[in-house]
Amino acid sequence: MTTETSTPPAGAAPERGDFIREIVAADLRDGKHKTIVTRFPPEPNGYLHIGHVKAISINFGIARDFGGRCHLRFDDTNPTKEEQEYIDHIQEDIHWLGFDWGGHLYYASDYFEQLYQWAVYLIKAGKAYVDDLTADEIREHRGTLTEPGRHSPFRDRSIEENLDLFERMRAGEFPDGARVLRARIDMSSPNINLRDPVLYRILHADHPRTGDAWCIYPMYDFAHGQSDAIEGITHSLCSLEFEIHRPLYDWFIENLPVPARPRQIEFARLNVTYTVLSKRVLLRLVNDGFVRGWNDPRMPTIAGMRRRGFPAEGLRDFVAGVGVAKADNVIEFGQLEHAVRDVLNRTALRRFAVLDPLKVVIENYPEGQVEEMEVVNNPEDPSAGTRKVPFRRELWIEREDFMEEPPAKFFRLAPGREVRLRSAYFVTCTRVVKDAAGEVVELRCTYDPATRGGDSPDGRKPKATLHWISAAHATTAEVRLYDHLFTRPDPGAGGDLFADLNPNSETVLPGCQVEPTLADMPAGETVQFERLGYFCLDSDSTPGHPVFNRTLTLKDTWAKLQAQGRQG
RNA sequence: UGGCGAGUGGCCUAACGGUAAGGCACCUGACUCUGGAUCAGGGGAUUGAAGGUUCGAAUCCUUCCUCGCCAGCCA
Repeated sequence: MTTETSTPPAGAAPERGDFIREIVAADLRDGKHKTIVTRFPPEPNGYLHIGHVKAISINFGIARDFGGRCHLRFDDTNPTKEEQEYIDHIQEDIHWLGFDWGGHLYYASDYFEQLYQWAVYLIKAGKAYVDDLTADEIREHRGTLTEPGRHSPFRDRSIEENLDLFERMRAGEFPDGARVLRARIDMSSPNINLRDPVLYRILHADHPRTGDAWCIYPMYDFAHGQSDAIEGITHSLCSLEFEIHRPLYDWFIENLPVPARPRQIEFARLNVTYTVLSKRVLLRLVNDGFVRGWNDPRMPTIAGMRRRGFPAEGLRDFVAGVGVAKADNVIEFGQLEHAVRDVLNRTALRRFAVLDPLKVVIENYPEGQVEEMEVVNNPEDPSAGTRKVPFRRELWIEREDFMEEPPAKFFRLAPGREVRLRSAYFVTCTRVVKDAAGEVVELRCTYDPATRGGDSPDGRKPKATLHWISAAHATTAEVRLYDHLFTRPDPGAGGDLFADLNPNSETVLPGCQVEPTLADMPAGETVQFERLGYFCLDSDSTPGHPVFNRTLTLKDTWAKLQAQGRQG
């Protein structure tokens, strides 16, 4: 091989990246591979979550950066847990995230016949045997972490008998659990994975891809490495828990006539505070109705975060920002929020919406008059232009933007105080109207006609600017506020994970007042409700009943001050 | 107690024997028609511990400590 052919393609990533990229770069530089091939291998037994976003970004990202390719391969070796629905949604989620496998879509089940032949190959070599022990007996024979295992009484069957039995397993002669095929390696290995691991089990179950063609299925350990070899995967990048399995994968590769030798490199999986990333748990949250589905906006799934309004770019930025290493880690949720806000601040259109409306009547504003105020769509992006927002005598403002007896650092509206209504006028509160219960129901204000547009000729600068909406022009909407699904940063650490579920993870506000155009907002777009946060239209919306999800709040200095005040 | 892996400010990550860097978070200040954004500045690490090698160690060696993973016919 010449130096030229071993040189990474133009645009290849710098060699000083994370430790995996350094290995890949070195392999390319040394000519070990001309091009690299990675793979993302999900089991279709649930939806993809933020942890998978990291795995996807690593596998697809490295392939892209080094001019190689990344396969999507479903590891569908357990038909009792896998479903077509998951296969479909996983593909949709990866595409939405912004990655593509370019036609390289595979299934471990594509290789079932080859895998079977390789199992026969091992039997013929005296390296695999059919075991009649029950699952419990196999467990007993396996030994413990500190004691070696014992040989199964069936370990020394003849090759002929093993061949016959394995064939009859495939033919469906035996019920589930009656027999398994095991590798014949070392029952006293300190690595338990090498103590004659099960290769095949009998499962009379319909497979989403192969239907009833098979009633024996390979274990993941027997399928994964060989599938990589078949596809010519050069770098098999996976999480740390498979590190201990690597000697077994290597054993298969060495003892089977496979066409290639993939190299497995492990990295630490992602953990996020206040979040659980266990498909088992997520499945239970869905099945037991703790959430409304895999795409519930509170779920850490790609589908959930998408519905919540997190942009794909924010998710990609987030995992890029946390890096790739081998040390266990727990990323603060705030880091995810930062990545999402960073994207949204640049891209989200600004809109007015009032979550908890308080009526304001501007007494000196002409009854029946309407003015179209010009409002900037995104101060971070002039090309987003402006829009017209109608202004009238009766408005809604946010209830929490008014205090009858304001504390020292409260800058917003109060009796006798002047504030700016964004892009409109300065108004001063002249009177507070209360109901019989003493509840504030309306504010009477005056406005200064000279401040049209939001600036005063005399240079007055109110300390606060409020968002507002014309009562006559507003559309009523439901807004759903979200908080962490779990109340503690380390859910389950107290012993009972489900006791840590946050009963207030969702708050529904039925009577919000929003700009009318928001009801026709395109799906998948997230906007900023000025001063409140980022929001997107939810799929639960119906004509005449728009529903918004709060994606995230804006950073809120005032809320922080209030929280500190409460504590001390 | 067996094997494998990992320990760097509150949370991540970098440093490839040459004197601890960056992001998030936090705290100031400036600016601001979003208490947002932006800008400027700041505090905070005897690199798990103890020895050793070296002119020099987060990096190399030794011992110890702590944490994670492995005893599915799950992946």
